[in-house]
Amino acid sequence: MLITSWNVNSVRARILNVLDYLKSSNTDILMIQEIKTEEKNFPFQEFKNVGYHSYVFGQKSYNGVAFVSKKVIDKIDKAFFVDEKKQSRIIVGNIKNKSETIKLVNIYVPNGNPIDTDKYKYKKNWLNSFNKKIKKLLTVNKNIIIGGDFNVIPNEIDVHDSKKYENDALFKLEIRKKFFELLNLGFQDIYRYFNKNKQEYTFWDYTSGAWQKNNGLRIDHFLISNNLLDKIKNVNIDKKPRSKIKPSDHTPIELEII
DNA sequence: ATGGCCGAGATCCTCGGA
Repeated sequence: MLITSWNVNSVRARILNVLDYLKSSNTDILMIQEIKTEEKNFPFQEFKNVGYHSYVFGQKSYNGVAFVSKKVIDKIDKAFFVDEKKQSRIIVGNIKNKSETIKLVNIYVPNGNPIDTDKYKYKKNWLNSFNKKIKKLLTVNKNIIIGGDFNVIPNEIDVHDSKKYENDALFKLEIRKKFFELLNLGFQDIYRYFNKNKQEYTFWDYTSGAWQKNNGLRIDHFLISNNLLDKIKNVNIDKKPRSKIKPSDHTPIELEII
């Protein structure tokens, strides 16, 4: 089974690229972020036409997350915890893999810039609430996959120029600590688990020729609960979608489960 | 040495993203 996470930066502006990706990857479950639309304007039909169900937690203009899936996803939860700003940033559901049930968590963590503002506090609070809730979930469910746009650069290796990002909300030590805290609950950053020294990115800014210069960031992640580790066959960052016409600024990360 | 983009939604600009 193939599961993909991708921040598409507007599902309506990106519909052709997303359909292209579904066709070429044949992924089973696509977790998307920043759909930038309300549920009523989501392209359900376009996905249905190619064999995918959609489960949508939308918002007008900003944010929004969804599952686009060949398989049925049960127990959809759009209120995993209380978001102080009532933004649509997390959707959770259950999938079956053989006889096992896996809790799938699709997140779009707040950006948090600039750091001297309320936006930064919101990011910290959001991560605190999220970690607390995951800790609780782990006591009743050992099979958890968290995927999405974390807006966290875990380490120096995950950014083209770490010096530039010292005071950025994506790389502030205080924020990275929240990410490590989450890992310490019993997860692996599965890309890094399989690739100890590899330097790959999932995001390249639209400005400054960042893509051409490979000035990227690794901020889209899959976290796998330790109980599921031996089921993960592979993880891959697919750079092709970032090279296409009218791309998202992020590219998909793919997870292969046996 | 600096800054260069893009999408949504409402106007001909602002906000938000990272």
